[in-house]
Amino acid sequence: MQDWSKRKQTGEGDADSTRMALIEAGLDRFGVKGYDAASTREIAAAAGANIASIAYHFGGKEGLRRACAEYVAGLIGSVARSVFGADFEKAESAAAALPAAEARTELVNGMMRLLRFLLLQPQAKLIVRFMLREIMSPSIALDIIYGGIFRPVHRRLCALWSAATGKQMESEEVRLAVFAMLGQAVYFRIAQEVVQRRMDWREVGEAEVESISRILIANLNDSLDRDARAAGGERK
Amino acid sequence: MQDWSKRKQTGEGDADSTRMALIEAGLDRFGVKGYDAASTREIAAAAGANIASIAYHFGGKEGLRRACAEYVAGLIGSVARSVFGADFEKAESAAAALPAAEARTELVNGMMRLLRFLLLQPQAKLIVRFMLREIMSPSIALDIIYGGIFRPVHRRLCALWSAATGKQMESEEVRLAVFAMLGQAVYFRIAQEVVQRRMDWREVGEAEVESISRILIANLNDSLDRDARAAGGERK
DNA sequence: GTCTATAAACAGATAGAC
DNA sequence: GTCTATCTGTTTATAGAC
Repeated sequence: MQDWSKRKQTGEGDADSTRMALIEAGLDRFGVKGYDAASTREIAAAAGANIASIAYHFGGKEGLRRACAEYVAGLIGSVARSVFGADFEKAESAAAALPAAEARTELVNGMMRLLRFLLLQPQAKLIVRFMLREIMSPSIALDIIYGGIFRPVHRRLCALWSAATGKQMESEEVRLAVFAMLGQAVYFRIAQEVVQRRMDWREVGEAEVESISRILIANLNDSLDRDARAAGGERK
Repeated sequence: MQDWSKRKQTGEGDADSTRMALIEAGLDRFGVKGYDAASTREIAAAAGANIASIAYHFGGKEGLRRACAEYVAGLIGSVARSVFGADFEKAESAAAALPAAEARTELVNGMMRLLRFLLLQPQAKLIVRFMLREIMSPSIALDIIYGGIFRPVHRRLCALWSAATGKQMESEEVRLAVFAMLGQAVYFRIAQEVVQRRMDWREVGEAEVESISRILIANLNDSLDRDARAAGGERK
């Protein structure tokens, strides 16, 4: 089992490092085995801490779960900021006013950054696993992440899509097209095990991401072209 | 908790119905809570059976897990047959010999049937949840399903893609394009909770599937057009 | 084939020494 | 703040009655 303690084995009295080690170990074990199945003994051992420290720092197992959820929510927020821009929450109107070519470039770049993050960053595995568990058995953490991060990001992408194609911003068609675009990227992370087997890839590195990226960007550009033609036709 | 017994409460001596009730209850509880977290007491209660019956019929909890995996594998197989044709295992060479227009029609129809199954059939929820758990913490069940069903289906789709576009059948590009196509459909099932919130859909019924289908089919046709143009250019 | 009773291992929580 | 020791409840597995 992985060691999340990241510190000397000689009894360290640092409260914050123990807290953090417990959260990271909890995130790992909860993610792999699920909340009920992961034992506090197992988590404490992975963190290099004592069993009683969970009760001391978080009040109990349930408190550690909440702390883990808050940590991931923060992580997802900072990732969204680095992938879709530092101000994605408020950039909707600005995005809608962009020239078509610039909006398209932003969409393509965002897509590439998202794919790179999903497939190359180790954190992504943690986040995706956490999100899948939340989707399979939803808790309040999902509400927080949806309203606070997913919805504003999706709205901004719709604004960009609208600016790039001339289609109406919040139309059903645009919202679904953005989902289809995101779905392709996310799927390659979720189904990575299966993709690797089928592609005979030993690992997914720069070269493999480049291959996937080429297809997804081409698909994105085709979709945008089609919608731009359709919107142009509507105007005539 | 749901009752999977489907039989009278008066002590029934039917071994097969007990077996089946235990498998269905196990599938449900393993799917919702995970293997370790679901207790045999809970499963036996949901099946309307005694705790000891799990040891008797399956040799223990692990045996029940294997029986559930085999049941789902069979279920996925029969679904794949109804969606992608009764003989998908052996139809690869036949698919490769189809005229381009017919191959394209088969791809489009398969995609629509897959989407309809994923979003409209209640079984799909069970299957997808089971597959996600297997992908998050893989067991031998994943090997069985990959080799027995997923790989042959994917190969047949690649053969159809090749016939529809003129691209080389087992090229990296074709295999990835097929993954991207499947990913869009599967994603709408996995992220259904999130999609419903964003679309303000109370449920996903015929009308909603039709909306999604329209986008995905258009994306598929665009991808095929692009690859057909590129393959035509290569030949000159 | 189904049931009750029970064994042996494990869980989370906590009191108290340091 | 960290540790050991222990309490209480729950887990899976199984022996044996019917």
